[in-house]
Amino acid sequence: MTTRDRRRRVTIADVANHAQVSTTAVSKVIRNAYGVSPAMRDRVKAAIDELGYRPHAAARAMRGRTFTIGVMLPHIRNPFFADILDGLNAQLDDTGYQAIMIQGGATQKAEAPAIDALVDRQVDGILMISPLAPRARLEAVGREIPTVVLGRHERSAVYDAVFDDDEAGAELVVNHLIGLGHRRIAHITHQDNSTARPSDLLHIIRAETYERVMREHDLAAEIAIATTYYTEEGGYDGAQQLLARSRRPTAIFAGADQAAFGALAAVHEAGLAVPGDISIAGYDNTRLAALPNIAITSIDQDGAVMGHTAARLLLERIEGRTSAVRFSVTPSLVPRRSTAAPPPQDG
Amino acid sequence: MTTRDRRRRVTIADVANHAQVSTTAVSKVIRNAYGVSPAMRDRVKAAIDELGYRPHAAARAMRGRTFTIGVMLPHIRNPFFADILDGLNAQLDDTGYQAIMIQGGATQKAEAPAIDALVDRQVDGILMISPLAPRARLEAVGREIPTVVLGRHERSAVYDAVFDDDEAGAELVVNHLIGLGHRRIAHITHQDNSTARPSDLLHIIRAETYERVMREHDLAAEIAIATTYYTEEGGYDGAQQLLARSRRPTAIFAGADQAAFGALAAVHEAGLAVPGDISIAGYDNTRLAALPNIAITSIDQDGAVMGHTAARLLLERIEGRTSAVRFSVTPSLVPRRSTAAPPPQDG
DNA sequence: GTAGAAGTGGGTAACGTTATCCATCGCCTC
DNA sequence: GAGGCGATGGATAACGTTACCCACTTCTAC
Repeated sequence: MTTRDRRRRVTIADVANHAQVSTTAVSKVIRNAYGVSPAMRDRVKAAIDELGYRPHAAARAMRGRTFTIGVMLPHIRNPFFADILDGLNAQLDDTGYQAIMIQGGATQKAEAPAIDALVDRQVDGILMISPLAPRARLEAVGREIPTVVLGRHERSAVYDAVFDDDEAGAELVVNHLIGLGHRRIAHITHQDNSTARPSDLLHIIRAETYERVMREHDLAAEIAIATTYYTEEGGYDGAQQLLARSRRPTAIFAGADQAAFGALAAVHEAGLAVPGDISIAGYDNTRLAALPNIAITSIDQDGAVMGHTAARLLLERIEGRTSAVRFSVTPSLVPRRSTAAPPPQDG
Repeated sequence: MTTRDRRRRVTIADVANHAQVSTTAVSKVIRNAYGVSPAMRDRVKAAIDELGYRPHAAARAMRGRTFTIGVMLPHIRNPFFADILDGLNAQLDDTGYQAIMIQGGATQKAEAPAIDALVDRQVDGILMISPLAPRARLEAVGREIPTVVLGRHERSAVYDAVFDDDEAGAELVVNHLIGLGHRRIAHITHQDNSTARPSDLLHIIRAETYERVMREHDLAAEIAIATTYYTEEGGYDGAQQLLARSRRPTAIFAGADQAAFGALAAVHEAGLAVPGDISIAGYDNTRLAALPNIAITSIDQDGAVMGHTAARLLLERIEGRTSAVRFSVTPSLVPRRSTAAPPPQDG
């Protein structure tokens, strides 16, 4: 049996022909719509199976739903996003919805077309993970398509927010380090070119909380921030900057595990021991942070719960909910071997 | 200015009206099609800018292209895929094509609907990263849509293949360990339920090469394979199995860095030192393998080159190439601190 | 027994775009 | 000056699906 190149797809009309009913009837069966008898349903379903029919998503997009959830994430390299995705996909399983992902990148300029791409592809719902776009843009998207924003704290009437209580998390870290006896605690934060309101962005919240807690403990003079990126390279560069200071810190709080990994590398390279000379703490409690060789103290925010909640909220919105919801997870400290009391002479 | 809910998208007809031309003319300008004067082009472009028009991808899909490349990847947690994606996206930049990703998961059963989802969304090209699907299925997809398969070795007339020379890579690792003096070298491989021809799957090739090289060095009696998964958990479990053997291995070759990370954890937990008691090697040379705390000997296969080549091949196919291409990258060994001579009594 | 309701099936017009024609206008050539 | 040709712009029919209606039948209630 030679297959002819690019044979035509099986369409709803083929199914209708084969089952000797109207295309309308077939469409109704597919959508579980009202107005089909059980007999009709069985008949059409049989025809669908026989012909191996699958709805053409692009055609559906013209009139109805695409059964697609679009996920915009900055970059797939961050393993924390994998946790979120797992939660999302688990919740979407068996709903008929499929999640597609698109990378937004590190700049607003790169992110904008990625968001457009999802909108243009007519997804039924959008999950934006730590977007850089200004709030007005998110609201514009949210007005057009059900939207959930993950990782930003702002209130909006048109989209839902899922986030971690970053203030509580950062507080946990800094208090943990101070409790161990550290005074010269430095912070590595993330540089963005976002035009969002700073207080809505998680890295700003973490950094500001760090500063606030330091001040509250009369450590304002010890505040030291390296502004690089929440990436391995960023953590590496940031730690190098901090280590080069005349008053070397005894502890580094990296705003994300990824950055903490890089910081770890830089500290080692400088010939210093962790936690003997310098303590290091991260954020996100990614699985790698738990590896015995790394064993970085971190903040756990349940990514799976965040992802699964985001999916649930999206489905609710698709079903018609219009009120806005904010969902926040409470972080917890996971102490590991990377943090300990500072060396005696520095205490 | 109160915005009305869900206002209508700007369509090609709106642009045509605004520019006082036909929709056909607008379409031609968008597609850079033949038959438009420079004056017409400018006029239409001005209207497009003024109205902020963007083509509706779903509508385009009904007739022409979607300017979308679909990427199926097993799971985003594997950082090696991030390298591939970086290469792909860099190549796609400024071509007007957007890459969307979808997770295929760890089983054929989960992967099938993911592949369907891309086909149904009418993407212009598909990149499948280490798919589990049987070859016939890949060919069926390839006949319908330009396809590149990354990570499998099979020859096909309808799709292109991009892969690493896994045989050479595995040989490098095993020879490296033997050269250090190891004899009891174990391997951690990946379990799949794929119905693909085994010799086409990279983990099978790595495992078989391991066995072959062992036999070639008269070490057939020392062959020990743990079949778990190319994940952190898999590496952890696999290493535990191997450590529990009466004849404990002095070296473990994990088929992927992810698994090597888990193996590292298991070895540490067992109170053994790396490389003092046991050497560990991985595969993929992910960035994390280079972290000083991990420093795992690994095999470098240039993911960025693979991704960028995959993109190039897809674009060529979309432009009409029908001949099949195979592209293979040559791997290289990156020795790090995790491998050394075996302890004296075990040599 | 009849009016109305409920249940069931189908016809049809969109949705936004593009491919395929077709028509017109200059201009060139002999 | 007629014939032809390239350049340009537009009309129109799809693409596969669904929402909205309408028509018909069979119940139910009085």
